[in-house]
Amino acid sequence: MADPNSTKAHFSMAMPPPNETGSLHVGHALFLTLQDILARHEHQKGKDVLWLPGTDHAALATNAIIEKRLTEQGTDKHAVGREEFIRLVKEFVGNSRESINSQIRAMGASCDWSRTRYTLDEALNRCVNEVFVKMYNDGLIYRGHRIVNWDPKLGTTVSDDEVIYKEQKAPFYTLQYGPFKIGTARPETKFGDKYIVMHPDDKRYKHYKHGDTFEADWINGQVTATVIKDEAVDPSFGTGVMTITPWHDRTDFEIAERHGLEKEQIIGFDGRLLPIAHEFAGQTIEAARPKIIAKLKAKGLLIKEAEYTHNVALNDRGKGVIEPQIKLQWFVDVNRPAVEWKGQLRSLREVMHAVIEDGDIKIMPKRFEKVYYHWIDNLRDWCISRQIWWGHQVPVWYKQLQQPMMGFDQTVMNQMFKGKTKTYRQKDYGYKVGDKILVENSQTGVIFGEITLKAVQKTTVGKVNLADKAHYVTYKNQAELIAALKKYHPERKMDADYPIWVYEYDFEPKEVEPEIYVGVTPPQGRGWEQDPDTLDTWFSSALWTWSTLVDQDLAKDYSLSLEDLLAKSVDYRTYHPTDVMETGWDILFFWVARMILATTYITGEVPFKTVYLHGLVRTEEGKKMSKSDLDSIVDPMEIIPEYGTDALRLALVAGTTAGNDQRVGKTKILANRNFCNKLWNIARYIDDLRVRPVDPLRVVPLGREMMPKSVADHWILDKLSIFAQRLDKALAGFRFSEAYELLYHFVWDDLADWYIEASKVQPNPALLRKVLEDTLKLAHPFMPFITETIWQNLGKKSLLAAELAPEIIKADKAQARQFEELKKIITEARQIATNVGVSQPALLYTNSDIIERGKELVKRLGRLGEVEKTETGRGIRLMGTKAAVWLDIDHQKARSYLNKLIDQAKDQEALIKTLENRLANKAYIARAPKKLVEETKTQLKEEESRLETMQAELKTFEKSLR
RNA sequence: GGGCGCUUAGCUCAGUUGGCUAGAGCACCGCGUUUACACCGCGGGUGUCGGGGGUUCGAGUCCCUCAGCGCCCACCA
Repeated sequence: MADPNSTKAHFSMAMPPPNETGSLHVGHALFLTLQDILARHEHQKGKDVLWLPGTDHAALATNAIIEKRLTEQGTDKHAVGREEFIRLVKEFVGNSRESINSQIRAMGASCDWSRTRYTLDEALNRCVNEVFVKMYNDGLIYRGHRIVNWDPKLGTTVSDDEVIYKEQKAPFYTLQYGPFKIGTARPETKFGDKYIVMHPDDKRYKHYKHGDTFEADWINGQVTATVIKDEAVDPSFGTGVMTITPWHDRTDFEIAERHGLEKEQIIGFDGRLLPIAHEFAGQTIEAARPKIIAKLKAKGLLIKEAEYTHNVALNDRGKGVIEPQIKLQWFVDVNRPAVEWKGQLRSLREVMHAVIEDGDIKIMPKRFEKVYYHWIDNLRDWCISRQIWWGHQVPVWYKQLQQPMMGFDQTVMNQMFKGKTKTYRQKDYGYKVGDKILVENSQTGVIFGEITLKAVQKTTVGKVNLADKAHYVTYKNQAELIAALKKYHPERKMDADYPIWVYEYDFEPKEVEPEIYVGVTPPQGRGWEQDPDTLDTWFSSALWTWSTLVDQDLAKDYSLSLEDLLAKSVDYRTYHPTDVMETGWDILFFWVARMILATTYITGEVPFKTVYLHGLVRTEEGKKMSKSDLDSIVDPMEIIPEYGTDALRLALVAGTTAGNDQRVGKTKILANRNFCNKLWNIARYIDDLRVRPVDPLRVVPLGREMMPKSVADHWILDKLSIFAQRLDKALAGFRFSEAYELLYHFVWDDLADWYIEASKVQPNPALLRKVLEDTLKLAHPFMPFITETIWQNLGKKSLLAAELAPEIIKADKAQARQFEELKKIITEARQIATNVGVSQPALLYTNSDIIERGKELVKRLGRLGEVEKTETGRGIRLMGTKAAVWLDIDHQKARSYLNKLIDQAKDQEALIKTLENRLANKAYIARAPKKLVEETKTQLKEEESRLETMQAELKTFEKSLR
């Protein structure tokens, strides 16, 4: 558990919060492993470590599940009401947070569970509100009509980053529009088109002037079209002219804004065509499109039909087709210079850019800095309001000065009120002639006009004017009217007693803004209604590094300002900015960038100093793991019982490099299970020495005595200390894979294959044990379970997890080098024996103290018959050592070895040639570092002497074969 | 359309600011049960470091260019 009062240096890291309803997948397993390694390693370095865990409320996903359930039950969220809806969500979420947390524990995550946070915690919610209010007051959050990405399927807006594009083949139609030919893939948006746009420099259309008008026969009759010249049009595409649909296309919207053109809604928020589409009104796009085309064809307006591929915009979550719409929403202004940063007033964009540019935050790998800049350069205002109910509700309240009495769709009204006096059928609101009634946009709640009633009467027979003169529905009774209305408004619920009242009125457009209150807590007084929308999940996630460090109890005191609250929160003061943010590159924009945005703005400091981005875990075949292909998934919860958590952790660390995807499958996990087993057996062997000494006569008593004695002892200590240093360096540079390899090779090659084998000749159990303990400590961050178990089996009373980095006994380098020499001799002896096919040959040497002292070692590890000192050599000369050493093998028996020797000599000659050339190069002598040149010279001498030995040996060999 | 990567052994990939004869794991082959481990030991590598050009004393590493593959962003009516 982290201790902010500790005098130790502090290290802090926020865990990316998994969705509370999710279950642990291999991606979680990866980040938990990497972060856990960092946390444990930093702890071992003697730091006070805070690794803060938490879960996310997963707004959109959870909300969608409940909405789907309601739909299946034949109802919807508006019918059940907000309170009941939230209750249903909570019931569904249940204790799933417990479940994900226990899975995080199963991965061995050493996070601080006493500080677990949840994005909807009261304190966190307060932070969200505080940030919203501050940004609103600074003009960084505004409400406005902007074109947004609307998902009719989920009934909400989504941010630009949540939109994905999928390539699709679609028919592309060329239509006749007055004198022009225009292309479109979306004929269903064309009903309201009354502008034709072309590039000002397009010579083909130079005789048309901006503002010219002409009559065109269009889908539903004559329209008056206006010529607009705008540079957004690409003259080389198609005919170089296009009509525009500003309500449903961003580019068109921008053109319309530039020239002050009218914008009309064609498609409703339910994804169905509006009355402007006449007979197609109420139909879905898919249903209407072929019929529209048929109508165009019948009118002779369809010129050509071709197929082309284009990108269709989808909501990343739920995969609903995105329909751009103009909607009154809340936005974060990223361009307004309202952020005080390093003594300058800058925009959010500029600050986000600056913190990376100035090096306040380091992104690993570095190349993602470019990706990040590129994203910032293209960044538009961030739409933060969502039409879902599960999440942080927008902390804004409205009060109408006069309560609106009628709800209409603004577009419908605009279409209907061509003249001023109209009739309309509605419910009986009890209005009387002369009443003035405010009219609000039923989607946005904004009042846009006022009507004065001239006549009110109840009717049973008449005609319903549906949006335009062409569409009257005659009815004789209530039932017929309802049937007619339903056809055009299938979304409306109309029961049998739907009243039929006819109002005649004057319409007066009138903008009446409601009184607005933006605050952390609800306003006092009556008549206030909170904005029904919730905030984008990423808005709250953006505060994660510091909102989790706010004192939970102090946060209940609303008399404190946010500044005071932060100042008084000990954890925040101690652990913020956090040191490392470790997460996937796929949420660099969603999350990392937004944490930078919100945190620099609110706290004046960066949220973290280093961002380490890991890649995607792919299948062994390199494919994305997908829920639709269950076999492709590596499920941690299946792997852990079968292979162990440590094996999974190691498999995930092996080969993971910053920013790169990696492949993980059974073979990799198996290999690492074997590694765990290896360490286990090493420990078992060493521990067994306590009770069953290798050689009772030469046993060194266990205890205080653990000094290095043999050359092997010095060698392993030297290796251990080099390993520890490199490990530290690798982890400091976030080179996880390299750290893993260092561990793997030290344990398997150095410790198991050499030192333990050597110790069978000259055992030093006390040192063996010390080396084992040090190794366990160094291995612990990677494989906490098995190392802890071994540690406990060794009879330790304390936890290995609580131990600091080992203090490694200093080795005598000279003695370590002697062992290295013996190792070379042993290896070469083995190679020759295997190559020649002779088992247990004798080894002869003329004069070597090293071999003299290491006789037994060489004999055993080299699998030799005898190791003898002789006057003159005999048999095959070893080349890898300066000492004069032979394997006593008859040349006749070793014929096959001659070729190998010849090859070796050739390689040696080539090497010498390379070195000679290098030294013959005057520029090399002059410009390369002196040290390097000296090294080359020394090496050349050595290599030359070795070649001499080789050639001599070769001669002898050939001679004896003759 | 704009941008970012990747291309190194049969497969998967390391290779930190250019510097010793380019490495590892897996797979594969041969030998082997020596009292930790067959989930083991020992031995086994002739790679045009994608092609071409350049900078440099020196390039897998830096620059240019071409090719193939992958990803991100924008989006064309």
